[in-house]
Amino acid sequence: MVITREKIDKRFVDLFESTFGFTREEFDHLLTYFEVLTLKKKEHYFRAGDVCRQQAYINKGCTRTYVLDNEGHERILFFAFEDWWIGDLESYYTQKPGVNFVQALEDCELLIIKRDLFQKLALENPKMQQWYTYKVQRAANAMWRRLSEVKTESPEERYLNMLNTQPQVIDRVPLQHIAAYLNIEPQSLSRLRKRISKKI
Amino acid sequence: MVITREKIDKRFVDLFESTFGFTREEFDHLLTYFEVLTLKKKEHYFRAGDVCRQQAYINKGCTRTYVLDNEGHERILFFAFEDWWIGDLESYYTQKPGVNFVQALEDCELLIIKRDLFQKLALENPKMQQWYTYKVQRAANAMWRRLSEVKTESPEERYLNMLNTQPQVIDRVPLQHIAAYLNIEPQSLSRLRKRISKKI
DNA sequence: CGTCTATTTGAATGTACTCAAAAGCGGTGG
DNA sequence: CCACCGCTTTTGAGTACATTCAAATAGACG
Repeated sequence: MVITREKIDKRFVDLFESTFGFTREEFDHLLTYFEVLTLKKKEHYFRAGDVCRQQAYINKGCTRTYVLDNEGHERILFFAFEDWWIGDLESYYTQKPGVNFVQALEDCELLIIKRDLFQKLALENPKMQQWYTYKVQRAANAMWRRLSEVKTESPEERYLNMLNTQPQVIDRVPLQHIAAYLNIEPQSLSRLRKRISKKI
Repeated sequence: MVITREKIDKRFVDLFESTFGFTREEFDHLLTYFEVLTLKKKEHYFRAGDVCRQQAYINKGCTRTYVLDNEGHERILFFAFEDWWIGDLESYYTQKPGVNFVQALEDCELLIIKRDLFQKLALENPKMQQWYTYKVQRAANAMWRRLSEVKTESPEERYLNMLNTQPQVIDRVPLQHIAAYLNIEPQSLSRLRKRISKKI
């Protein structure tokens, strides 16, 4: 499937053209290296044990990234929506098996670029390398903030913050997964919601 | 104070020379741009609200990086020892005020390089830029793993893992700070230790 | 040696968990 | 279009475990 400028999220175009100064020609050329990957709801994009060999941009849909604890419970690290990049960052860098799972929560359309292709392009165009550093830096910042949140806020506080800052999570993600994200049982989240609705 | 090759942690030299292919001359030249900063025990290297304008390598000593929760409790994100880099990564990148505190737990000797100086060097020598990407990538990986740990392991499991993988934490860090790292009260960690010692 | 802080121990409390079951909802096939 | 099935969410009751408050002991530092 051919990817055209019109079919993709405007933010994707802007990131390359406005933020990293790709010319229109450079960007259109870059686009030819991307492929479209569609996922059905509940399908996995990545599983622990896989080696991550590509970068993936969510053009449409949403996913959850989770790990398993010792009892086999799924613990969700984050949800990703349109204009996010997903995958296993460490596995991509080291080319060793990853530890995360990434699963579609809705039907998804991803734009992917293979690692070896990307590395070739990065040699030709230093803007690609800058863009990668930027992406890693952003991921590091996001993980850092997430860790701070988990350590400083109660599940209730984190839920209320989510209501304000990421309402799409509440709209698009089922309760059980939000509970796994907050590290509480679904029953507890149900009671928490009831408590909150009474206050309003 | 002049920094000589002999005075610094061997791992520092190896990272630049073996991993990033600096020649002896390149490395010795780079060294002239670093400064030594010493911290007394309990002194802060960085405070929330500061802008991070330099990178710092721990040549000797250890630190804790923490944030404050809504009640003003100090929540420790991680401890850092010899051969770690400390600071506020996001603030360094964005040059906006940071949210972390970094405090010396022992008398420390840090090797620091100013941000503007580093950026000038990175333009001259692409290996510097590679090294920065590597450092950010490592930080992202570390944060990701830390987040996974916090989400999948109980305080007791995390304590036992620490015994195996980072015994220096138990040796060098007082109980109250380990408790703040595990997100439990000092009393609970004291009881936890008692429980564990009975099992052995 | 004395003071201040860190750690340990005890008892009571509260909150989220577990187990269990009912109600609600969505999707599928007749 | 409706009925059924499976999965999700809600509700209830009892339990376990970390927390809180309080006090004693131990340890560090001048």
